[in-house]
Amino acid sequence: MTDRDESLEIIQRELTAFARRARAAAARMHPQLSLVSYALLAHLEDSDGCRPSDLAEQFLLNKSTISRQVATLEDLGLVERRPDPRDQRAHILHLTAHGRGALEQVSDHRRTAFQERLGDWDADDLARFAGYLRRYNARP
Amino acid sequence: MTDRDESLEIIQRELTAFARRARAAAARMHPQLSLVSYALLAHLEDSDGCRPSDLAEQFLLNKSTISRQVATLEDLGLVERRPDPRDQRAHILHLTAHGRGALEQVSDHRRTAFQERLGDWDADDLARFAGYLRRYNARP
DNA sequence: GAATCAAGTTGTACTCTACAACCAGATGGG
DNA sequence: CCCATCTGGTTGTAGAGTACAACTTGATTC
Repeated sequence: MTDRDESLEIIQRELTAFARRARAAAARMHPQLSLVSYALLAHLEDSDGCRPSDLAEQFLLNKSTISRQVATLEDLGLVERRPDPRDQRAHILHLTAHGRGALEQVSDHRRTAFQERLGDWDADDLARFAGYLRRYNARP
Repeated sequence: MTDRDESLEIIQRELTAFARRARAAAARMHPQLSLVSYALLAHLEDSDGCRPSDLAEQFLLNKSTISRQVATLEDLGLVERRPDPRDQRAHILHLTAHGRGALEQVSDHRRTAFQERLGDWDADDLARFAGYLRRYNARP
C-alpha cells in the first residue's frame, strides 16, 4: 500500500468516526438544539432571511423535513415567518431576538468546546487543518 | 479576531457541515448499510470477535441500540453470534463470509469515493490532513 | 383562461436512538 | 452454600429525524 493509499485510508476512517460521534456529541453539548436546528439557525443568521426551500436545497433535506423543523423552531420562538412580498405562497424566515440569543449561546458553547479540544495546537497547524477541511468540503 | 480564532471558527463550521451531510451521503452511497452498521462490521473485522457490550462501549451507544443493530445484521446474515465459553450470558459476534463480502464491497465503494474526492491532492497534503484528523479524534 | 409548475403542509412510515424494566447467568460475603 | 448484588443482553416504549407521496394554493406559461 502506498503512502497515499494509507493516508486515504486514515482520512476515511477518521472522518467516519467523527461523523458517527458528531450527532450524539452535539446533543450532549446542548440538548435543546439539535445539530440540524443549530445549522438552520446559523444559516438564517448568515443569510438574514431565506425561504424554507432555500434551506432544503442548502442542507439536502426534503422540504417536508424542513417544514417540520421550522415549525418546531417557530413553536420555540426562535424563528418567525413573514410573508414574501413577491410570492404569496412563500414565507421568509427570520431569526427572532430569542433565536439570535439561543444561537449565540450555543455558538459560545461550541466555540469553547473546540478551543478546549484544540487548545494545544499551534496556530499554523490550526490554519492548515482549517484549510484542508475547507478544501475537502468545497466540492459538492 | 485573531488568526487562531478564525481558524477555530472555520474548523468548527466545516466539521459541522461535514457531520450534517455524512449520514445522507453514506445512505446514498450504499443504501443497504448505514454508517453505524458499516462501522460495527468494520470493528468486528478488526477485532475478530467481540461482545455486544464491547461495541456499545466502543461506539458510545446504548446496549439496547447495539442489541437491535446486531439483531438486524444477524437477520441479514452478515453477523453470527457464538456462545462465549467463559460466560453463558454473553455472545461473541463474528462476521460471516457474507458479512465479510458486504463489508469489502462497501469499503471498496467508499475508498473509490474518497479517492475521487481527494484525487487532486498531493501526497504530502493527504498525509498532513490524515495526521490532523487523527490527532483531532484522538482525544475522547 | 387552462395547463403546468413551484412552495409548503400533512399523512404515513421507517430508522436510529435512549431509558427503563426485565431475565438469566456470574460473583462475592456471610 | 446461599442470598444479594452485579453484569450481559433483550424487550417495551417513546421520541427525534427523515423521506415519499398526496394535496392545497398561488405563480407562470402558452
